[in-house]
Amino acid sequence: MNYWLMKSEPEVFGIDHLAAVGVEPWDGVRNYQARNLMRDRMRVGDQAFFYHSNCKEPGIVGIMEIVTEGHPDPTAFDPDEKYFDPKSDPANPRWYLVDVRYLRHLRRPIPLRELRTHAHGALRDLPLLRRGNRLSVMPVSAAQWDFILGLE
DNA sequence: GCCAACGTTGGC
DNA sequence: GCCAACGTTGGC
Repeated sequence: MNYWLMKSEPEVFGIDHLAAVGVEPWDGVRNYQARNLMRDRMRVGDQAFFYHSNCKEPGIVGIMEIVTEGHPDPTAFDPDEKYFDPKSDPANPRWYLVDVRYLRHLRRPIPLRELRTHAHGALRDLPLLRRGNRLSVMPVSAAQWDFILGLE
């Protein structure tokens, strides 16, 4: 099993939204590196941290499970969608997504500020903490995963 | 293929 | 709201 971290803005779609609906397509990712991870690397049964970004208290707030392989992101084909991309051809889709299922909230949110205190230790190689990082979907090693859950 | 201009991300 | 960092676009 692989582990991941996926960012979302709580004002747009937060952990409470996911908890309310249960399963949700993780749409709107428009970055090639993130797309490649969802399309090529994610497997059913993988787990991911839900990360709240661009908000008052950025940090990890919950855990979800990947419930589909990567498949084309339909919001790229719909001109009425905010995430519409005229360059994504349904016959040759440019953007992919996976469906995720809510598993649980963390007992307490783990703020980015706190994760940073381990940026030179156990979380040295976590992409989230690298300078200028903007990836919205990133891999988390089993050791990093366990360490972060140990902070909970 | 280079690279300047531009748009976006996201912490603060 | 600011702005650093980064990705994308498009002229050449």
